[in-house]
Amino acid sequence: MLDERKLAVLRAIVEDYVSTNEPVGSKSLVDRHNLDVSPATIRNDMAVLEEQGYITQPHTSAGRVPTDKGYRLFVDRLSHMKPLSSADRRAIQGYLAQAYGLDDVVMRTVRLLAQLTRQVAVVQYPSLTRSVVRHIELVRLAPEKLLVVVITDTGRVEQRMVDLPDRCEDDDVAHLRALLNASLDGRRLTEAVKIVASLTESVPPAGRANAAAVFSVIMANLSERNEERIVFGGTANLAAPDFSQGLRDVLQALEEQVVLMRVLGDATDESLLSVMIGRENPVEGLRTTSLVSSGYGSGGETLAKLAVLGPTRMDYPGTMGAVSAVARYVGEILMES
Amino acid sequence: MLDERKLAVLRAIVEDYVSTNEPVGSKSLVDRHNLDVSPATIRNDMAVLEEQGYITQPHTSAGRVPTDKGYRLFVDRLSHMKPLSSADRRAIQGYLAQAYGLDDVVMRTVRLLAQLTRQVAVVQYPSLTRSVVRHIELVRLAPEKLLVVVITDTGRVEQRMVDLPDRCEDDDVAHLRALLNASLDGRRLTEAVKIVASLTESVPPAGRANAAAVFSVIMANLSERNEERIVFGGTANLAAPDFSQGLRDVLQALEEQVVLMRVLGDATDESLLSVMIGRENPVEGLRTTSLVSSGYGSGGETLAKLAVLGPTRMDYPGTMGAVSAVARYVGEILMES
DNA sequence: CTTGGCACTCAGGAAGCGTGAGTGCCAGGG
DNA sequence: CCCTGGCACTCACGCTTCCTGAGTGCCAAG
Repeated sequence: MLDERKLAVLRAIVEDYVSTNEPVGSKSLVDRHNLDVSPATIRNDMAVLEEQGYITQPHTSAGRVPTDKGYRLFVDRLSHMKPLSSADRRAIQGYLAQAYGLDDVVMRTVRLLAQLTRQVAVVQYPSLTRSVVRHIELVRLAPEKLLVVVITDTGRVEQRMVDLPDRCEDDDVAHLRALLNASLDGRRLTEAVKIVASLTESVPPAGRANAAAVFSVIMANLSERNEERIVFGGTANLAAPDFSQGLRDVLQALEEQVVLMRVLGDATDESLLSVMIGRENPVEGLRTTSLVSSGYGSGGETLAKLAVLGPTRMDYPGTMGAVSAVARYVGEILMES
Repeated sequence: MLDERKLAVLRAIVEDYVSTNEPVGSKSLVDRHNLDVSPATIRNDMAVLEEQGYITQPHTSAGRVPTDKGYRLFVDRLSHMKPLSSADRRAIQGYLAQAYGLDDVVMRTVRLLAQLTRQVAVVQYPSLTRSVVRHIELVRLAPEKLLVVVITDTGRVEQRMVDLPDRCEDDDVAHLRALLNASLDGRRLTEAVKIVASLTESVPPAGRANAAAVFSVIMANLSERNEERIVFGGTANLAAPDFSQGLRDVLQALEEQVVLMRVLGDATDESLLSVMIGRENPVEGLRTTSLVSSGYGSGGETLAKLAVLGPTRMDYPGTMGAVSAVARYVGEILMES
């Protein structure tokens, strides 16, 4: 269907268009790449490519621009991920290694991705559902008020206030704390939720009301998947003069956690690098953007995803290289801590 | 210098320009406001106002536009804060009351401000230096690894990993925890830092190396003022067609925590509502924007600041009303928890 | 299948024009 | 002294027109 040269032409068009942001014509193509044929030949090829929907012209008598379909073919078959320079790699590792605490890791990751790709970076906090309870702490703030803190192995700390039905003493709290830690330590959160549910019975009747309150908060806290936060940064890169239109939509989409979740969720699952181009995107406001995403995690398990969002006219090989490298290093950092 | 009517004219110009985003001329002024004089008279007044630097014309034969100085006068002497509708108030209270945990309060505050004002909202986390230690928790993750969690009365939870020089047992950790809580509970963070510094002596020599490591982390953690995070939202409102230029700078400034800190810091101190207009702004990229900020806190103490950022052409009375109301309610919520 | 030649298209910039909102100034009236 | 109507002037903006050049599709010959 598409012979070797036509593919080469498509690749060249994508590359040129990405770097110049201007429709590319047959003449400039033969000039910049050394296809040793004449412009006329290229024109014929381009006609075919257009007929098949890989490229299009913004208006008659302008050069060609890749379509979403064209980018798709480019990404799938015509390009390879461009690995980062070793200087970049070292910089990444160094920068991430300085992080303390999960929040900081996530923040640094966002910055890193945004700077590296000069685009918008999106990072999802490691999923709670797969992580393991490290410790549960109860702090008595007032006779009828407790602070519940759940610490997981990914370094995530969840906190929540509880108003108790009855007054309680430090002793009661200590008992409850001991019970909780004995039962939950080392359990997956998914398991932990079930265990907590069945725990009320082991509490002496006197403290049951209070215990129940605490338990329900813990359960709510742990099972709430939507508590999976998403952080983004690098929005200044959106102001790049190209796609100033639709900008509002993009910003809006970014601020809607729910929408972002959906997009990341749709990105083909798990650890593999995935690219979503233009209209492939499920969200209306992101139809003019592409999303390069990857899962990340420690030790084989995918904890969450991170991604880079940019115009469809994007340096795919470079972005893919950056995303994949950062994902790997973040995984390593999380493993250590 | 400026008689009553000239001031009225300035006020009218600001109001009209804010609502229409177009230079306002003498005729439309007399039409829309019932100044009972002729356009010619207004023109004379405008000439004076212009000479004094309160207004300016974008080009000859266009209407007038307020200058930063004009807005300043407007804010200081010609306008009053516009209180929110009681429906809005209830909505705010309701929305904030649902929050659990500090993170959630801050996030909700940002959304609230952004929606209410249709502009960019900026909220600073409550300052650590003024808050009080509620509890310190040590969790032994591995023989040579501890997680240190500091909980403050404002609900803030700070966490940090420590690598210990020597192995340790659960008992050691328990002792250390008891010591820390006994010494620090209820202390201001500023005091706490000093206390920790003098604490090494009270540890038996065997555990001193480990204790020192933990202490130093705690001190670093508590005294690092720069750890005061700032969160923002509502950037989609920046896409409002007016000041699309300079947008890049604004976004960039927003993402630089340091810059934001500086701006908020410069905003005249403490709890009072403060307005910073255009070029009064210390940061280059924000020279075309105004910042309406207010301190907030619980019980008389100012813990941090929150603000709204928008074009200089902004509805000052409305924005000021929203900022001040939100600041108050956030304070109340923090007090309760 | 490739190539040079040729006629055709059309976006985008430059130039010209008209219009109307807005101005500054002035002389007369309260 | 301040206000007012009148008047001439200015100039951004929107409109059309024109031109140019990059780029195209098609064709006939190699």
